[in-house]
Amino acid sequence: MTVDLQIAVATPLHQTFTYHHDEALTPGVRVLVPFGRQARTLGVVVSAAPPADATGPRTFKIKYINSVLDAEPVYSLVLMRLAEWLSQYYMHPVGEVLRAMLPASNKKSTKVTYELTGDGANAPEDLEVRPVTMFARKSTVSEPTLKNRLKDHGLSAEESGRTIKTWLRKGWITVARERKIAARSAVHLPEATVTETTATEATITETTDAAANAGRPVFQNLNARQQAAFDTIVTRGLRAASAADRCPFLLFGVTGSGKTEVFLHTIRELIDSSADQSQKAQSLVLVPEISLTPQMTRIFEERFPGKVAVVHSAMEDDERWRELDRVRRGEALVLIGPRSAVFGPFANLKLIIVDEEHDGSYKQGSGLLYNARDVAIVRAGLENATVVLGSATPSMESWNNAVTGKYQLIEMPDRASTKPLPEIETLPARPAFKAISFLRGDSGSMEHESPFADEVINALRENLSRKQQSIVLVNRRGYAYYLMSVEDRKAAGCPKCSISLSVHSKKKILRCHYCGYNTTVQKIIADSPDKTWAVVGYGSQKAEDVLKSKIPEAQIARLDSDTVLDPKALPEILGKFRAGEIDILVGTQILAKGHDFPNVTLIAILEVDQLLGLPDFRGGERTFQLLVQAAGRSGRGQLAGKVLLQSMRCGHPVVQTALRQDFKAFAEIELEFRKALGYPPFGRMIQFEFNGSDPRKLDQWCSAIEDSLLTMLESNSELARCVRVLGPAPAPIEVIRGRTRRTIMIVSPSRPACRTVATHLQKLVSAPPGDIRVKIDVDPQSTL
DNA sequence: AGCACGCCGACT
DNA sequence: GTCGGCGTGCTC
Repeated sequence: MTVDLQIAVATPLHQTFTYHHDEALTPGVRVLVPFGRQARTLGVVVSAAPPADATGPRTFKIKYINSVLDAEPVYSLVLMRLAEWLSQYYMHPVGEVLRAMLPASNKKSTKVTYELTGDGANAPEDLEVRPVTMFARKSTVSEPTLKNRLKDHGLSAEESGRTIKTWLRKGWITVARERKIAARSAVHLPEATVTETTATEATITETTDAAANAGRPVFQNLNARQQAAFDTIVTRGLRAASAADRCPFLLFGVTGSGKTEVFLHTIRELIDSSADQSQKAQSLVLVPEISLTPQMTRIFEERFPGKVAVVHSAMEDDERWRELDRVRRGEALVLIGPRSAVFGPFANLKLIIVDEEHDGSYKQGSGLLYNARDVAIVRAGLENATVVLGSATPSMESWNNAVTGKYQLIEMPDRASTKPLPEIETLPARPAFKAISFLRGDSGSMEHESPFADEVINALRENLSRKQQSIVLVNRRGYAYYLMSVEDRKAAGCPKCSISLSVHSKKKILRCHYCGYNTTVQKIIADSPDKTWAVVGYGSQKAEDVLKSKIPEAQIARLDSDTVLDPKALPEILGKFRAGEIDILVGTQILAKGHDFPNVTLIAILEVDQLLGLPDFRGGERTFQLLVQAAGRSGRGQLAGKVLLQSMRCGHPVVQTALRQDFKAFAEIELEFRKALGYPPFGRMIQFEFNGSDPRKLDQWCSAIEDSLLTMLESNSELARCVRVLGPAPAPIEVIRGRTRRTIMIVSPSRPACRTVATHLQKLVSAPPGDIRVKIDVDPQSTL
């Protein structure tokens, strides 16, 4: 018997493919198929093929499936339906959607690394380029890095290739190819079944450990507000008579109101009341950037020993698969993870909690641009599960849904303890623009003036003398510092991206944050002998240095995206801070999120003006969130907290409402503004980005696209009336990695109208010429 | 996206 | 000669 199947393959093409096989397969089963020039590539069974198209003879030959990878589908029926929804809604090819839903793993790639040999290290010194210098003290280097370094030494791409070959031949370097085959995850699955015994053993030891240490896990009693919230979620969510009676909950509780405890009780209730004890109900807890909030997972593990699976971004694939397999087998009843956990392989999912639902990290930034919070809502619908969105500063989207009754609002307006919220005090800031040291030749100190108001320094000193801890928040965006030439007032920029290079002062290195391009201050100076360069702006690094000189008696540490690059640094610094070994912690926004430091009583926020001033409709929302979340970090223990805000816009309504911690007042103003300008949640937005290496060809094509789009709109006056088409316009960062970017934004108060135009545009751009690529962002996070 | 085919310019 | 870079086109 031969059957035809529809197979989704990870390709940018918006279609599935027909294959022969000798037996029917369940949707969600992965297979290896010959595809184009590829002998075997990963595919997923989507359905039995529809009857042959009557529109004409087939132009292609149907091939046979190579092999079947799974006995049981890896994608449940719900996940397959979710994939279909994702593909439609986010206008992304199904094959790629399905790939994005599993942990990395099945990406096919060969990683090539070179290793320096002893002979290579001693290679003759009169060479144009010596192997040793290219390896920069390390013994191995990846192929792209090596080629880049050779390029930086003035070799063409071709010469680089040849050089590497010559070195190989002379035995100066050796090659290692690490193959990641397509079926990596397939190989893993049977293994998972084998490891099952070990997993169970681990569970047993964990349980006995917990039993020996603390006896039964302790659940705090709920206060009246928490109890009311819990009751509502249970009666109108978990025990709702039908899916129609169940709507998402928005749990709006101020910082410290004890939302987590409500979540914990709800999960316990769900587990205890599971009708079928053999297949207990499972819960999903989505958290932003989990590696940053280890205490959150610890609490869950304590309360549900052996029943919690955790995934996070710093994990190895194997580890991630192992955790997900525990969920798949029903052994783990709770999965905690960042956005990708929304695709977890649950057998019986009954509850989804989205903690800090407003958090920007729920939106995926590349590839399939989904928002896990929105996917959670859809998945809950498909699973017939309850969703609870929790936040102290809800997103305007969710808040509006609550206001209009689409979501059920649950409020927890009081802190669980009787402590008042910290007071926020504002200080007028001095103008931030302070060009500082001038560099000539290779000398040049990098002195800066203090970015701190005296009051801030004094408050920090005072707090130190009381032996209490402080946090200093520096808004990184716009504050990385850079080199500016005095003569033409232009910043030293990245050769491949239209953006200035940031200076990292310790080593006088300049780096592009978009493509990773590196150079040194010395090189820039040497390459432009006629110019005088000044270092402008300040960053968290400088703030740290200044603080160290002003308050030498304090232990000061810094935490920002640079430090966080090292996965070990974060827990270490946070641990030291919690242990009281650090007095003042300087850092970026990550410090404002979710941490619990009982001895922190002072938060100084350097400036929010940059964030507020961005040409981005979410600027106000982000600022308000930052201020309120930051304030929530202060005074969590026995001591009262205080927040100092240094800003040039103390009178701004966003700052004012944040000072009073008055979310509702803020939301009212903000929603009015959004409505007036047609921004979300009132306007739907879909953004198209086109990028290509040749700006002229790109522009030509863009205007052709624009013309056909406008023609289409002219012929449909109803659409034209309610849909705005903005662009084509240069993207805010016009060039990245040598590719010029243009955007077209489609905005409309009507979602269907927006989609109609977007779908039309998508068809128009389905076959771009040359190397032009198209990216579609549905519900973009910002207009930036 | 991958991947092969095919064309073009420097080294054994 | 031929190897490697790199543009082009196709995928059931």
